[in-house]
Amino acid sequence: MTDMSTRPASPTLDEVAVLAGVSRATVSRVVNDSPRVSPEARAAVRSAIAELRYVPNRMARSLVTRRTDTIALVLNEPNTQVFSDPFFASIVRGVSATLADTDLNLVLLTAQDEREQQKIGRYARQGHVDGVILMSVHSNDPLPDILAEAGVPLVMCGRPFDDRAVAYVDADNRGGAEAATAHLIATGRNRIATITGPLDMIAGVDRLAGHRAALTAAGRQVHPELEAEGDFTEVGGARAMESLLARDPELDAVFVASDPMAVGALGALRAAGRRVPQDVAVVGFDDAAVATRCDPPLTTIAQPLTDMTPLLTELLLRQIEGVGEPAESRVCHTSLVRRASA
Amino acid sequence: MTDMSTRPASPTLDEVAVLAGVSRATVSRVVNDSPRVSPEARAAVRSAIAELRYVPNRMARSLVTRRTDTIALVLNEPNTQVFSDPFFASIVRGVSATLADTDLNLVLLTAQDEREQQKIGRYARQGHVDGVILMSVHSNDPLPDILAEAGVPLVMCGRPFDDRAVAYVDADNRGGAEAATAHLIATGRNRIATITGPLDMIAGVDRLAGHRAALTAAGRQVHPELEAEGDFTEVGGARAMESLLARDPELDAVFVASDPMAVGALGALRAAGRRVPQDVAVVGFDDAAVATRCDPPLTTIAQPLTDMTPLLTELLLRQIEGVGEPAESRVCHTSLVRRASA
DNA sequence: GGGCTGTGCGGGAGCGCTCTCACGGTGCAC
DNA sequence: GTGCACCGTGAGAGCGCTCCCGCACAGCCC
Repeated sequence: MTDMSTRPASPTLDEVAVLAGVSRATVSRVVNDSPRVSPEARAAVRSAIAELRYVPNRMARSLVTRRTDTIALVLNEPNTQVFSDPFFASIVRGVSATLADTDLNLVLLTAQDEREQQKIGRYARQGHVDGVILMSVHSNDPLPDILAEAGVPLVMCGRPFDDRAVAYVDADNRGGAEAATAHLIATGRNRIATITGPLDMIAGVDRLAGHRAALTAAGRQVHPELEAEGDFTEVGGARAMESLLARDPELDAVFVASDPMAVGALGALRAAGRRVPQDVAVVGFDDAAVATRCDPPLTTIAQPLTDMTPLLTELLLRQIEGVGEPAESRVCHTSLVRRASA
Repeated sequence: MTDMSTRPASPTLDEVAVLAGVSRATVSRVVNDSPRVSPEARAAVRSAIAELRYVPNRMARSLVTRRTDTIALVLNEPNTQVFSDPFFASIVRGVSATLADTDLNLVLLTAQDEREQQKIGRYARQGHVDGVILMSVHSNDPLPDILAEAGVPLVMCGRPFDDRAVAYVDADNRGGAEAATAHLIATGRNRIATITGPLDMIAGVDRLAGHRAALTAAGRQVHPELEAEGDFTEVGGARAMESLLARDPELDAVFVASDPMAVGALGALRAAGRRVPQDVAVVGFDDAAVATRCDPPLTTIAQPLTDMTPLLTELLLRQIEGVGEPAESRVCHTSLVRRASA
């Protein structure tokens, strides 16, 4: 009443019902595509809706259905740099596309710090969303607990740290990394370094584990001075490469745990006068678009994103529909893509 | 009732009221921090809330208040590459930070195509959000119309194409570009090219206009063959630079309408054997983090992001609060940042 | 023709919350 | 002592929707 003047008061079901000469219930049936409506009633309602430009009020609907038809993709990343990681962009795009021809909405939520994480937790608990896809989980992340406790359906993109009962979709990071380093070994490299991801992220940990496993399997030793921690950014990759070269100028190969970091490493190697792949072979991880564009094009481990994103939404939807089924998880295979850098 | 078993039925205001021995209204007052509650009642309610782990149902609240306390940041971009533009990341981070100590929530909505834009339009009209900040508007974008018509408070990041009555915050793109090219002229450059942004975006159009204005003001001629359209991405910048060099190998300066494109241009120039700034001077636009990291560091036009993001939210909030005040807009000053590239 | 099933439709309760209004109680001025 | 303002509180209406239930009517079988 008070703000009739400021905003066009949107018409309600009742008004549509009056105009169409039917009851509220019938309008509701038409709006929700119920089959038990006569063609005449349906037509009358349709034209009334068009005339009044009726748009259902989702809050009112949600209040009774306990559904909001929106799911949240939570991007949990303090480092803005990482926010522009092509991997994220791909996931967002993929999930969005998967949802495009459903009537589900997708919202992105970002958290830079603990305070914002708490805010997101509250947002989810208050019933704004039907479920959550959680990306970029760090080891000290409170969100999985908050959401699990609140009973919000949840799928994590990436294996959780502890082996908790939560649904997740992940690439076979360990296997991929193992294949990468095995490839370097098979092509005759001797001093194989690695630039890891952040070790408070499971992808960082698993890729390092895979790298070490490949060395061990080949009877090589694991040298701590040939391991440098990166942060999945290009700058971080360059810094890590410099530090590695300083520690062992004789290294002849490096497995880099993400393509953006590998691009940074390529730059650092060039700056240090090393030729790739002649002097130093480089293998990346992700098979991001940048891997084909850089010089030389990057040999890398492909993540099956086209499998992962539909799976992510599928597992979440199943959890939303399902009546307390146990959370299901999936690990997707990775594959070596050979280009010029190794 | 039906899903008592599947999800923990969250407690309602009534249950809290019963436990605290007060009425629903009093609980509501406590929850909403109304001052007119006795300390005893407040304490009783607080402890009942804690005991029951009560979380207010936002849908029910929104139904009566007509407020959702969430605003949407719409990222309207078909090109995934652009999605990872540092400029976007900065805006998202800035708006998010501005909102951090309010009780407003921020959701990001992305649209890759017209279908998704319509979906976002529907989402906003259905009352999910109190207002919208619209980024990356292209000339044929339906969203401003959809939202304006629905009466959803709206602030655009960037001037609208037609001079419609919509609030916006923009950098002085024209002035910035003019300063950039004026700087190239002042430092003795003769054949000054430009790599423009997409010309279906106002930032692209305005920066080109500023560039041309500077040439004209200095009595120079505008040469169409010295203008190449980019897409605000690094790859696009590199391609445009190559095409420019092919058209006029003698060019000695280039104003590039965004830093990521300028980085691409730098790469193309290096590949073509040109030294920067000796052979070709380069000025970028944005003053993104990458401008300080590239080789050579980029002379560029700084956008006052620290001014723009608070302004964006401020204008939107004023519109949400305000009773039909005319939409206000702001243009923020840009400044030349001199580094090594020009 | 009586009983039955099925179909289209409307009445009405109720989702969880806010907010207006009215009420009793207290404190103060006259 | 009366009048008045004011404060804390509760009852109740209602936000716009869904969905259960029951009614009227048609069509069918025996």
